Amino acid sequence: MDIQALKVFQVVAKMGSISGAARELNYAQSNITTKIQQLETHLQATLFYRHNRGITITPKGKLLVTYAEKIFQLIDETNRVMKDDQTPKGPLIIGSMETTAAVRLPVLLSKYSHDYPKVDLMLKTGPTDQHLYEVLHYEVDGAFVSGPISHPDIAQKTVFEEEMVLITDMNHPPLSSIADIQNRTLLVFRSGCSYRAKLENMLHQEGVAPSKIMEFGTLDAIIGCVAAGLGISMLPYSVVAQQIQDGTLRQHQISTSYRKVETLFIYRKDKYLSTPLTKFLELLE
DNA sequence: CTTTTGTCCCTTTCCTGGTA
DNA sequence: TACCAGGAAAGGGACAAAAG
Repeated sequence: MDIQALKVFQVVAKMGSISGAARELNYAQSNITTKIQQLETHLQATLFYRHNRGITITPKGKLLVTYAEKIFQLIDETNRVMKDDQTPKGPLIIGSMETTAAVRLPVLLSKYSHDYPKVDLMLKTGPTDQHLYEVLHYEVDGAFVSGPISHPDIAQKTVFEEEMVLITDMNHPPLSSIADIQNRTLLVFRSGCSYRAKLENMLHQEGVAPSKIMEFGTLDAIIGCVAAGLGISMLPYSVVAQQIQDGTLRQHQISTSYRKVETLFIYRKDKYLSTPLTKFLELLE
């Protein structure tokens, strides 16, 4: 199979257009058409439906997209393995929940950068769902996510255990039961955040329906708005310990069955463990 | 309502340049 | 000389908007 044609196919599938792929690759559009035709002939399969307003990928085309992703990942991995001389260097992209990045990682990343200065360490923050997707699609080398995670292609190790607390402003009276949350506004991260999912699950299990949910993009915004009395939220104790000690937030215990949450480091089982990633895993031990 | 015009996107054909 | 990759140009089919 022609690797170049496969690359062209991948771009056409991504752009959803032959002319778009031609612009993207700086090729004449006719060449893209020819490459796709050659690939279709070689594979004896129709990869795109052509119509007057463009193209639509076929089920076989969608299947080829997943194989192309694996093939190019393998090629990329081969290049890196051949170049890997066991000295930690090159890129290392790590995903992390914002809460973990804010409290747990600074010391860890600082030590790693100090020990392995030739590694180009990059941190991406986002929700657990997003990081799971990125790890599975080889977009990041590994990620800190909230457990539990169950996926046949994912390897994981528990790195932290967080104690979750409900937080309110200081004027809020102590919560005698979870039902006291009824009619309060919940301040949460956008959809895909596992802490949010756990909070919503807990409330659902307890039969409590919050009156309103407000979504935020940053941790600071949630903490600030809770402190200002806008609503209530649930976060790891480690994240809000300072504010609780300073007297800007009030913590409320939750039942033991919901209190403990594990933070996991996940990576693809089948991915070659580069020297930078191996050293990172050693540091987590 | 019908026709015309412009636009979009893909295919086909022909040509050029590089290489074995 | 043959083959291949890639570019340019022409053209076809369909749709949307403008014009009559």
